[in-house]
Amino acid sequence: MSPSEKSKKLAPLRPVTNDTEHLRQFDRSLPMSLLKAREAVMKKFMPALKAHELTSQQWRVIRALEQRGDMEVSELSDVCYILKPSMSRIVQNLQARGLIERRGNSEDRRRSTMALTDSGRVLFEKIAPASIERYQYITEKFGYGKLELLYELLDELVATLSKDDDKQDDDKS
Amino acid sequence: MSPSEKSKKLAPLRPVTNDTEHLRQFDRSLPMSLLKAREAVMKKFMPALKAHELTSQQWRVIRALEQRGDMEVSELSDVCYILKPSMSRIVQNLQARGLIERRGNSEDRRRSTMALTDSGRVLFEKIAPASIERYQYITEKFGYGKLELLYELLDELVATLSKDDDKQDDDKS
DNA sequence: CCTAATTACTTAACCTGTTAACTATTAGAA
DNA sequence: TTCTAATAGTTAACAGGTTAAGTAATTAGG
Repeated sequence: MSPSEKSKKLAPLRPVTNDTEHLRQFDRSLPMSLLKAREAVMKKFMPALKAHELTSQQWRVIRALEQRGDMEVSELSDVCYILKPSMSRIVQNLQARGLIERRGNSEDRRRSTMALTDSGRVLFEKIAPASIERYQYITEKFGYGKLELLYELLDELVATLSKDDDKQDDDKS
Repeated sequence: MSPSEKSKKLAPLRPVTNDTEHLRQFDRSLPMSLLKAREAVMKKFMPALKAHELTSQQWRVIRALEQRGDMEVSELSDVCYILKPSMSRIVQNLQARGLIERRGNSEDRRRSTMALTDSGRVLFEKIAPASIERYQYITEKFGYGKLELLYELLDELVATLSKDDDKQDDDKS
């Protein structure tokens, strides 16, 4: 599935000249490592989702509506960490499948609130146990302490880097 | 840019019934945390790449060819951790832009080796300094020790989870 | 030698990420 | 009040992730 699965002999690093010596650190790529980890984790959840023709993002939306209750599209977008254009497509898809429904807001006709349908709730109940089980499995195999540490480091990394996004934004304005 | 940027008040968790009490842990999603971290990191590299109309994946390919030398598509796919169908599109794009070139293999005509062109090498030299600088910046801001720890945890997580992929595969066969 | 399986790679179809532009509606200022 | 700016959401266009199917060349078995 993933490219590294049938990983064979990789090309050796070329002998580096003085010129490119400082580039060796390139070999470790943080985005790539994060991506690999994400894929490895998602692979554990995928079977349960694929069995019901759901993507992980669609599942995230259903889960969010189940747990937090009805939400507007923008709110869903924030909560699920999915950009609005993507969310727009996702809710259309889920709505077409009868898993969620849209309720217009008479106060502000730009807004519309999404809600799980009964059928969506049934699907949630069908998938949730396997999802919980998979999560517990990962926690056990990897270790609770390490998992917490990982979460902390990731949060901290995001905090560190987005803090100076703000700084940049301030500079710009 | 990212949905959480203009993060306002999020919907509070609904009061949980006895039934769904065990679902609270859902609120922390490992894939989502990994994605957020990845996006935060990539945002740091994007400006330099976007200035030259490169995506991070395209840059990864160029970097790989510069550092490891000419490679076949499958090898590139492994090294860059990009699936072959994606790689197929990427090399076509880079080739069309004259940044890499394709050399047929006379021994085995299914294979073709990709190589950086002079123009590709020039582009690499133009972008690399900013990329290195960004990486060093992240290392400093986040802390070298924590960064190493993060890499270790990610590698370990992948190892833990893919180890039992194999087990599953064995069971299946 | 000839057919069947494998291998390297491409194409296709679908979904999401990302940026920009666009519509409709509401809020604000002159 | 009317004209402008902001807001909620959608659409469009392009790139990559993912799975499946397809093509061409090579290897292996009979």
